[in-house]
Amino acid sequence: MIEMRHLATLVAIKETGSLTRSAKRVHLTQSALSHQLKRMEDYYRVMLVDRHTHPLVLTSAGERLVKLAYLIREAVETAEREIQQDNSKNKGKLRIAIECHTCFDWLMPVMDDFRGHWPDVELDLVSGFHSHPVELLYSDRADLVIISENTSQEGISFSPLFRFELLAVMANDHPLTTRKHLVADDFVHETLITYPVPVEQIDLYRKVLLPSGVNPERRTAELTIAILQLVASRRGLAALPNWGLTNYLDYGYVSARKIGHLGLWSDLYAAVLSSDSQKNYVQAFISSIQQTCFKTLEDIEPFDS
Amino acid sequence: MIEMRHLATLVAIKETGSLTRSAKRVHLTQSALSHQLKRMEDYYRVMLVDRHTHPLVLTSAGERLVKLAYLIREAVETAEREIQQDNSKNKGKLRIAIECHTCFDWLMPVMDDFRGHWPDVELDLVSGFHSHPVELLYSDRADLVIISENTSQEGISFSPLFRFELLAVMANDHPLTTRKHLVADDFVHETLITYPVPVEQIDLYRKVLLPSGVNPERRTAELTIAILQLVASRRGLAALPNWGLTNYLDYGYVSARKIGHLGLWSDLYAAVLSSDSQKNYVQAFISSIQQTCFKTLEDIEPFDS
DNA sequence: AATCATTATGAATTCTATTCATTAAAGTAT
DNA sequence: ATACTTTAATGAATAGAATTCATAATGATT
Repeated sequence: MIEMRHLATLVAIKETGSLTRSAKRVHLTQSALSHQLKRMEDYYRVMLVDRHTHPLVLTSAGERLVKLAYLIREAVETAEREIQQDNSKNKGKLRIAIECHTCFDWLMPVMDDFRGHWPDVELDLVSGFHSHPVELLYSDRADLVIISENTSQEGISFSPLFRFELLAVMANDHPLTTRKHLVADDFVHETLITYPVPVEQIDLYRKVLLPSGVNPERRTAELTIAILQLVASRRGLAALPNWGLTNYLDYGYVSARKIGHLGLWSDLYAAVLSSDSQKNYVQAFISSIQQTCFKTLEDIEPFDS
Repeated sequence: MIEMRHLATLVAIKETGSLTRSAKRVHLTQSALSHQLKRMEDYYRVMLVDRHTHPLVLTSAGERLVKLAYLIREAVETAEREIQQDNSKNKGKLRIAIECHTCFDWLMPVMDDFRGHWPDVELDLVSGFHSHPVELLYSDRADLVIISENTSQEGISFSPLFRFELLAVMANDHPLTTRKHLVADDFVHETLITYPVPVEQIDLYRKVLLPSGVNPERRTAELTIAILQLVASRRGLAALPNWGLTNYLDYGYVSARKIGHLGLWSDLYAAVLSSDSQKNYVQAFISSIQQTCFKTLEDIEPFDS
């Protein structure tokens, strides 16, 4: 009999195109998934993934099962929501604060989806950006904040969301495009275009430039497209998440390079008061983030706290 | 995470109203189901079945999950059928022969359902009744026969379907209604109303009357309703499956008694040529019988060969 | 050709579901 | 009421299957 976990594995394989990456996502080893897949294929006597391609692609049978998996996941979630209904545990408010501008890109669809499923939860976005967003939880001005540093504080519960790579973006004819990857010194004589937030909240400063004592000129813009326009017209460099960039890179609008030879990676957490962490709509919101992000954003990775 | 097997358990509990009976149906012990149920309830922090009633009834949360279970079962079966499609393994013919008249009552709905799902399988009913129905398989005049004796012959594969109780049916004012159960001798001066088939194919004769040397007068009728009419108008007794009787008994049209103090039980098997037993539409047909019978017929029981 | 990355495989292990052996509880009958 | 029967619950022991580990095979990349 096929089980939920098998379907989850197939979904991961489809979304990551690799057993190794899938394994991380479902918190098992690559070997486990290989065995699982083999068992499924033996059971159905049908190939489910084509191993001769990179990334792995599902056969039509595999695709059919993934379709089934999505359908079942939806149905299960709906049913599970409904059986909690009498408990009136799904009434409440969820004020969300974010630290990084780019998060808007995926947060909006998540919120829209969530609103449909949890009509009795008042969803709000806390406006403005805050130097110590966790403070918003203590002072009861927000119920959930998306942050990129796990400072593991008293009474706060952190849930890992995903990890993504920040790429240095530059005009196509920029001299630095000859490099394979950039290092701190490469930024000395450049202008950095960032969102209008304190430097401590910008990973590139916090993890690369400030430790090396490099402090390039800075210019700010509110919107991602605005930043990209400035970059394209040679006003400077920017550091942006790879998943927000793929379209622009594919069309050759700008170029991107790794920052450091391992790349500059950023972890995203959802932080809530520990007293809220068991509320079912809070957990639903967090898993909703993961689900839609892993499904729609390319090349993001799961991680453990 | 909830798994398919948990949903199957809930379906069984709903359909049987008891953990003990459910356990037989899913081929586990009562203890296993009790643990399973507890785990599910702990997981959801919601009661799923009301233990204070007999038969067990599901709470609204339990019912919701059973609804989910049916939906998922459908979806899984559809998907599994579709992924086999390229294999052209689902083309073929299935000529069905039956030994007992009453089987018609449940076979028709099963066939209708099956026809919808396996359009490329030619379904036929082999007409007439045959003293050695397995011969029909050897001589290629039928592909699947429903029989009540497992003679375990060479090259034939038997699949247990279900077990049901045969009750003696009599007019409401019949003197034998005073008995708790009937024994062979009670039939001596009675007229038996049966389907028009050889006595060797009638369980009451084969298992009770012939062994005791009792041979009452016999009268035949083609249809179950006709038999019941004769019984109601005091023309004799009949032995019929309990599940075909519940309606008539509830309305007080006739009375029924056990045959022997343990009751007279009959086992039903599906027999196919071993060479056909792995064909997916054959397996689908057999599991379709079980599914609809367990869902719609009351008080039938699973059994193992 | 050599190296790097990914998947496959068989044996060992771990972990969880199930069974076993009882107890507790509920329902029937005396 | 009381015994008797049936059914469910429980905790410990067990069995079995899924996962990991260690390594080989395969395929991609330089």
